[in-house]
Amino acid sequence: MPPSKPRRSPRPQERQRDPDRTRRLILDAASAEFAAHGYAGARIGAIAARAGVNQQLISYYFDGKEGLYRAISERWRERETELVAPGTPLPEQIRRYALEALRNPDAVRLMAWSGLEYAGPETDPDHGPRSKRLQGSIDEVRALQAAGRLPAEVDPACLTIMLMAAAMAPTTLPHVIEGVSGMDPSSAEFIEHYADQLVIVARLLGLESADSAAPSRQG
Amino acid sequence: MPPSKPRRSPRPQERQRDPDRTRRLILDAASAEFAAHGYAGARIGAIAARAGVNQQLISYYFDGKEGLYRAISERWRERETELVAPGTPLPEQIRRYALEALRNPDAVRLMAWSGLEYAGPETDPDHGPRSKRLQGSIDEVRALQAAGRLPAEVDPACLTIMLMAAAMAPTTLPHVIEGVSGMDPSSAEFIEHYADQLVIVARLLGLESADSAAPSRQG
DNA sequence: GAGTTAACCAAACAACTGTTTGACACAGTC
DNA sequence: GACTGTGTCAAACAGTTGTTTGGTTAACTC
Repeated sequence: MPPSKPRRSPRPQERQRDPDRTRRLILDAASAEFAAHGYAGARIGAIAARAGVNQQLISYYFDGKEGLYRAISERWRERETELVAPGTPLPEQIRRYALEALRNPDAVRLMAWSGLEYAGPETDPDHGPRSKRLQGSIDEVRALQAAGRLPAEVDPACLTIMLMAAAMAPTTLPHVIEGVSGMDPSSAEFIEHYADQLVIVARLLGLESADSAAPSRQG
Repeated sequence: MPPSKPRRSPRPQERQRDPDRTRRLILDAASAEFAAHGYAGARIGAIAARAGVNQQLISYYFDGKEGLYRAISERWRERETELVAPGTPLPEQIRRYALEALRNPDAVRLMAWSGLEYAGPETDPDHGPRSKRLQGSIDEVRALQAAGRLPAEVDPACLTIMLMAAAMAPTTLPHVIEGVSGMDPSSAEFIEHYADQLVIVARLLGLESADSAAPSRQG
């Protein structure tokens, strides 16, 4: 049977070759798979199936499983920077962070996995960038201390870590949440409720910025 | 002509048979291995090597990898119950929980892994028991609310979760901690400092029990 | 249209993982 | 000493995993 020959005009609906699209499909599928099962639990075959592409293309486009993992880490690192909004009052920052479980659940899970899989600064490509990102929150805490709104005995770095860990709880401790609250920890309903609660607690701690209406911007 | 039967080591090691000891060796090694790498990342061979026993004994004594995992989960569940001390003031409870990362780092990591690997109440053998264990803390928060020491708008379950997540941060977010504080998140030095900070924050929230004699603090 | 390159695929592949097999050794009993 | 049941082991096993190979096809160039 003679193969019907060439079509000059591109057909969007048909399966045509599109390396960029394929790369993106793989990356998206990899994010979902790694987020769901972690590095060790993720399966190349499952990623390919999710992406709807041949398994071999993962080796073709990326440097195997490990290279693919590095690629999605790099990708999320770029996106996460967008989350940072200097000058945002702390309660609002925390709120946004908690709601990230709704907007980018994969990213939050990825960060949680990487914490448990962590094997030292040298193996963590995000080690430097991340601390830079958090420095903003820490400075914010320091400013509140300087303004006398927070006891000096509080370690700003520790408090920031606590807030971050608390914000990630719906992702890191879903089994505990489901047990004590009976709600679905991944549901929008719960996550929004939880974010609200987080803000209440943050305010209770006195983390409200000195001038809540006019955040001071400085570059 | 049939080959003569191969002789094993002519000089067998002077090792006493001790099934109970072997079981325990395997369980200890399994705790360490599962805590270090999670279920998917753990290797039966590595557990056997850690325990210094033949790999096959894992199948002999337990029901394979999965059975072994269930066995150590069961084991930790029993121990964790000891941690509960009804009537302990909340800040002290939290402090103890944070220090658990020092006493039983494997148990804390196990709980963290199980959160990410969580696939619903039906697959979680600890689902029921855990919520019971936490009920004490939740009731404590409720009591504080009733005593007017904590705003009624605070959801006791959410606050308990936040505290728990915050207490586990040195285990769940070591990469973040190392980045922002420069300290080793698994060191006794840091964990004790962090536990102290947690207590400070808890008191700041007004979680001090009504009758507990605590020195007044001013910032 | 011939030729070239790059995207893609199916199957083969080697390495690894957990489990099973069959044999052996120790301890207790007769 | 022979017998028996259980603890222990090395090796074989079957299933899975990630990667490589070799070939096929679309798109692009001349």
